[in-house]
Amino acid sequence: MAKKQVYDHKKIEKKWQKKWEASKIYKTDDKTLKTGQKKFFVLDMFPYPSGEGLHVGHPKGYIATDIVSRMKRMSGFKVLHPMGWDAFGLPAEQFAIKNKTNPMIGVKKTVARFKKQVSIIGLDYDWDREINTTDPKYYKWTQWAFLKILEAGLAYESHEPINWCPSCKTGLANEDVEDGKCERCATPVEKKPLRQWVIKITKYADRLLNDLEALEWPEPIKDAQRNWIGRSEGAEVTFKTNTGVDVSVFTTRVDTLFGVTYVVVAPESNLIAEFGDNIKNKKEVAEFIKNTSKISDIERTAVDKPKNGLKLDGVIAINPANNEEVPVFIADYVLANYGTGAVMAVPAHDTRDYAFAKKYDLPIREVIKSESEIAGAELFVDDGVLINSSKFSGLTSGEARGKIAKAYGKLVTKYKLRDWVFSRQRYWGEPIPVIHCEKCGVVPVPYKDLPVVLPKVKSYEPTGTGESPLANILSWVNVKCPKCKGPGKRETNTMPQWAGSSWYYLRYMDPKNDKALVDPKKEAFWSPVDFYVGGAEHAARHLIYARFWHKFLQDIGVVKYGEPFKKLQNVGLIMGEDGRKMSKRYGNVVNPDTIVETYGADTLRLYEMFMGPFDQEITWKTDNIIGVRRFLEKVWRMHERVVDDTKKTAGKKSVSKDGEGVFGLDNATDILFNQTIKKVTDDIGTLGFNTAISQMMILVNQLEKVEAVPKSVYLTLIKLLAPFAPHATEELWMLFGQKGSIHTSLWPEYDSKKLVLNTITVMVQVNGKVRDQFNAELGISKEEMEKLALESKYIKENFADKKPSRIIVVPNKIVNLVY
RNA sequence: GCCGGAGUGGUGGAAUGGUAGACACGCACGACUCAAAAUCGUGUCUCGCAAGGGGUGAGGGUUCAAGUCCCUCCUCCGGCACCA
Repeated sequence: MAKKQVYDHKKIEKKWQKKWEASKIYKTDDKTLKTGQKKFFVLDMFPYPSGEGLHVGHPKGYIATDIVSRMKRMSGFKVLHPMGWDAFGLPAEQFAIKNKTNPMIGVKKTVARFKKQVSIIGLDYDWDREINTTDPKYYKWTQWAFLKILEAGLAYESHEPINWCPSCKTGLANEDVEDGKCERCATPVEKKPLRQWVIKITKYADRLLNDLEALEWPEPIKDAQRNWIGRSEGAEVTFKTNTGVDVSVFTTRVDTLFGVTYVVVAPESNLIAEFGDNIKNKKEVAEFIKNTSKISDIERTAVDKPKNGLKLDGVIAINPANNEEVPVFIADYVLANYGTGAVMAVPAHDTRDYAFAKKYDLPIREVIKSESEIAGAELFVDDGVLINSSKFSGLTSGEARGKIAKAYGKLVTKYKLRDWVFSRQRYWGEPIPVIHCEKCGVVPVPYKDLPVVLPKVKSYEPTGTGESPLANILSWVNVKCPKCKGPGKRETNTMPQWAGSSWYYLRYMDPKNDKALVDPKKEAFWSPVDFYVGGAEHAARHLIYARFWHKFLQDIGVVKYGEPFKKLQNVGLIMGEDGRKMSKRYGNVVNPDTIVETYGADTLRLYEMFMGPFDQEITWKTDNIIGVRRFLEKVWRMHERVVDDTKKTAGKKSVSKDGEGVFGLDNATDILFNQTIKKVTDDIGTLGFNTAISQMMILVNQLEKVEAVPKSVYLTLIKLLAPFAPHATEELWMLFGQKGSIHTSLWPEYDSKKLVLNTITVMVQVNGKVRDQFNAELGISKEEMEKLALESKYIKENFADKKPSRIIVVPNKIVNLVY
């Protein structure tokens, strides 16, 4: 029996954190990577180390991956569980502007602080693999990948108007705009024509969509991505015009082609210029276009906004289906950057066209009839049967779509996904490694000259002119063209924050490699990430960009698999006690340091996992922490009642014995013990941490009733608990003189013959309601169960003279008598 | 508007279609104590003294049996949104 020891979390936790660090027990050794060896790559979405520090919500995901990683390690897997920093981006830049210091310094400070806060929680990261996206040795490979993308013809310069945040003074990708506002600062986004680098992510739309199928991701995330990619099947139909310029329209309802009463083009469309002098009311048209461009996207896309338009006098389009002449409008409800930027309007069968037609008093022609014959309404948007459609009349919408498309146009697929606007007019990002030469045009920086290091500047302020602050450092900007050696200028735009995070998981496999992005052997061993944990807010950005980047790397042979993250799990947010998001602004922030100080890291870890389902948003309640702390103390104190059952010594007896002179658990407790091993093992696999912990609580409560706890049982219990509470269990492990660390010991196995009690309780139901019960031996026959049910007290007293019309017997569980 | 997800005690939450409320917080009472804290024990969905009845957002349905499956709603949360 071990000596009495007091549970002093402060002493224990500091002590073991130091020891683990010194002995590097969590280091992932990759000197021997054998194919076929069991591996597990568990990854957290790496954080942006902000100056604000952590609140208790941040480590929730890290604790979960830590538990999984520890359990996998104990189960004989080679585990990779790394951490790093996604440190480019606005907050560090703003810090730099305010303090007039290089952002690198601010980043160093915040990383150090962040790391300290994380380390007191006792996470098992292999810090030898720490990465930082702002390290030139790292972004060398971000730039390398960009050059490969450029080489493959997937990056291009564009002058199309893009989303511009007037406050951040930079262009934004479509993904960075929320509700027409800048995702960072909530300033309404404007459209601004600006030279920018764009990546053809749309070329991968199909693969990004189809490959979702095989991923073990939460369905809502997959749906969000499907939604974002927005594949839609339709037809393209060309309307000839009297101007000689053709107008192509995209429609998903080509079955309504005979109902077209006008055509609409987007105000930004090039078609307007192409029509030229054919437009008789040019002045008004120019005016209209000017007014439309002035209003922001939020106003323009507001729900129920009245649709504004203007007829292009002098332009007539011809419906290829019936050669009818229809007027052409420009209107703000048609978007230039979707489909063809022009639509055929069928007011009888489209809500928007209907509203527009009503407003401008345009004809409405019915060509689809409801199959269920309720009709009568002027507007009918569902599929039905064609009428007034010449030889196609009588067909259903579905039949007609293929036939009409074939006759007058072609079937096409369109996506909502836009190409990725990849340049930012800011300082703190990876320089885009190209040189502009008057003679040779865009020339990539030779691979041997990578990385293009971000130079130091005096002012980090964005210029607002559409140029990055880098443009002012002439000594950096002016270089020789690598091709013709003539005068050239460096690209001064930088990459978006999403660049560095699009491939970082690969770097963890081989963090110090200077010769390649990743060693193919290491990549082959570790890929894909087995388990990825992070916030759901990345559904339509990071997770799309990373999948795209990965697929590109696959295409050029850098990686083997087509998808980076096999299994994904979202962390549910921890809300403040007032039910709002934890934020300094609301004064509801709980700091993990103070919780660790008062209750200990093990308690914090247990609490965050016990709060509720892992992926669910949940409210923090400091008052509730005491429950898991009590549990931990019970486990701790239990060590005083442990008897060595490994030797047959006399001493304290357990309440019941399994055999002569051998201390053991009574049958019921033994079964509970085996059930617990199974449940904890299974639940960690499915992230059911809350139920895993409650199962251990049930076992501990039961063992409280036992006079003496066998040592083998106790050691198993603390092994099960070790991933959750690594410090206390390590101390107890040592207290019992066990060799090595508990965290490198073998994960317990259960005895599958000891999962069910021999004695069962059978419920007697009448018409599905529980009325009585009886005990029986496990494996009792159906006939016997039926007989015992009919003999039960309740049935005898209430249904003695009646015969049930039906009897349902669920083996070992229930007899339901139907009267 | 479209696409997802969720509604269970005072609270956080458990429940392969098969005993609803495990586990935990809180609360009440009791034990220990001069006393308090800590700890332990008992109770705690609801109506009822009890026997018994009712009960998982609302209403229908399927089933021997529904928190769980289906339909129609309501509320909340997340994503997308004049996407043709």
